[in-house]
Amino acid sequence: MIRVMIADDHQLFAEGLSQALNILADTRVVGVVDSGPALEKALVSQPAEVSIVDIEMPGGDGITTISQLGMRSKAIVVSMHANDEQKARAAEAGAKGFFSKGVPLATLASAVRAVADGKNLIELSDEDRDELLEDYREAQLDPGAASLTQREREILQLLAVGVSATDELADRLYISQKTVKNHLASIFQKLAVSDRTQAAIEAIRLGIGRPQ
Amino acid sequence: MIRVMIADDHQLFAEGLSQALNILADTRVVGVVDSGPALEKALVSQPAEVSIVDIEMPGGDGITTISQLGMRSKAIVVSMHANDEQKARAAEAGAKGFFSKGVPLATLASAVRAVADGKNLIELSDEDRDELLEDYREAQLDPGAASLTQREREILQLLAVGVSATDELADRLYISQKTVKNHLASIFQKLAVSDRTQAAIEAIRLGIGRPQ
DNA sequence: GCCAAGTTGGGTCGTACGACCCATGAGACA
DNA sequence: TGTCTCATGGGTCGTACGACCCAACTTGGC
Repeated sequence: MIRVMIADDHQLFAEGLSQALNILADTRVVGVVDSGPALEKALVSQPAEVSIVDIEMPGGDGITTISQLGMRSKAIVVSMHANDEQKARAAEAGAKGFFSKGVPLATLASAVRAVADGKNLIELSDEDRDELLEDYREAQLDPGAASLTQREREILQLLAVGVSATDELADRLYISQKTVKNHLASIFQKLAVSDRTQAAIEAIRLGIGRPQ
Repeated sequence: MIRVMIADDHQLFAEGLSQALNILADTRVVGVVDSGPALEKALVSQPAEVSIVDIEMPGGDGITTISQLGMRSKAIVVSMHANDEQKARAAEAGAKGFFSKGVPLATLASAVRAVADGKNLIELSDEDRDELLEDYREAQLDPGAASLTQREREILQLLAVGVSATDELADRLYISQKTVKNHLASIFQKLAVSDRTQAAIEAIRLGIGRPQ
C-alpha cells in the first residue's frame, strides 16, 4: 500500500484525485492540504511515501516546500500550466516527477507507483518516462489476488456485482454447483477471507469486476 | 440518480471528479470529454441532466457550447481563475451555476443536486446560494435505504467493511446473535436483497460505511 | 513423455444462514 | 392514554454454506 499526500489549493481537484487514488487497490491518500507549509506539517503526523504537489499554490510556492521535504516524502509535481522552466525548478528542488494536469489519471497513478519504487522520472525524456511507466500500469495486487486463476476471477467478478447464490453462479457459468463451491473455497483461501461477503468486498477493493 | 457529464481538458481533474461523484449514491457520471464540441456530441448518445463545464478549454470556449446546450442539459460552470466577468458571461449563456475550482467537493455535489432539481444558482448572491445548497447536502438515497433505522445502518456499515459473521456482529454491537439476525432480515427487505453479500455491495454503492 | 496447474466434478459433515412466526420494553407523538 | 416505531430478544425449520476429503480430464511447459 503506497501512502500518498496531496497538496493543492483547488479543493475540487484535490478531493477528486484523492477519491480516485483511494479506489485503486495499492494506493491510499492519507491527507489533503492546501498549502506548502500545511504539507510539511501534515507529513509529521501522517507519513506518506509520495506527495503530489501543485506547484502553483498561493502563499509561498511549492518549490520551496519540496526542497525542504528532503527524503521524508518523494514529491511529484503537478501543474496547470506546465512549462520547461517550472520543470527545471522542480527538478532542482528534488522532485521525482513532473506532470501537467492534462495527463490521464492512469499516468499519474503509474508515476506514483514508480516513484514509490525509487525511480526518478524527472530526469527522463518524455519517451523514456512513458516507457518506464508502462511497467507500473497494473496495481500491485495483494499476493493472494495475484494468484487467482481465470475462472476464479470470473466468479469473483460475478460475486462483486451481487450474484451471490451458488445456483445462480452455476447457471451463469454453465458449470455445476459443486464446481462453483470448489472455486469459491479456493478463492477464500487465496484472498484470506472466510465467506462470500468478504470476498465480494475484497473484489470491489481490488477493482475486480468494476462498476461502470 | 442524477446523470452528469464532465467537460474539462485537464484529465486529472475530470477523472478525479468523475470518481468522486460516482461514489456518491445519487449521482452518476456518464461521460468525460475534453472540449465543447465533444460535449455536445456526447450528450446525443448519453443524455445527462447536468453538465459540469470548464470555462477555460482550448479550441473554442465553453461559453459558446453552453449557450447551445439549451434545455438538453443544465450547465454548471467551473473555472480555475473565477472572476465576475466570467460569471456574467456564463449566466448570459444560460449556465445554472458558477464555481471556482477552489470550492469543496461537497459544495459542487450539492450544486449538482440543486440544479438537477430545477434551481438556478447563478442568479443568487453567494450567501443565498450557500443557504440554498444546505438543503441539498444529503444524498437522495434510494427509497429503501432512506428508511433504514439507525441500528440497521450500523450493521450495514460493519457488513460493508467485512464483518459478516453473525457472532462477530453481535460482539461488536453488544447484542445477541438473534437480534443481529432480526436486523439483517429487515435490512434485506428494505434493500430488496437476499443475503449479506448483496447487502454489503449495496451498502458500498450507497456510500454507507465509507472506507477511510 | 511427464509433470504441474487448472477446470471440472463427487461425497460428507456440521453449522451458519435466512424465512417465518412471536413477545417485551423504551420513546416519540398525537 | 393509546398508538406507533424501534431495539431487543425467543423459537423453529429447511437448506445453503463452508471445510475437508477425493478423482478425471485438459492444457502447457520442460
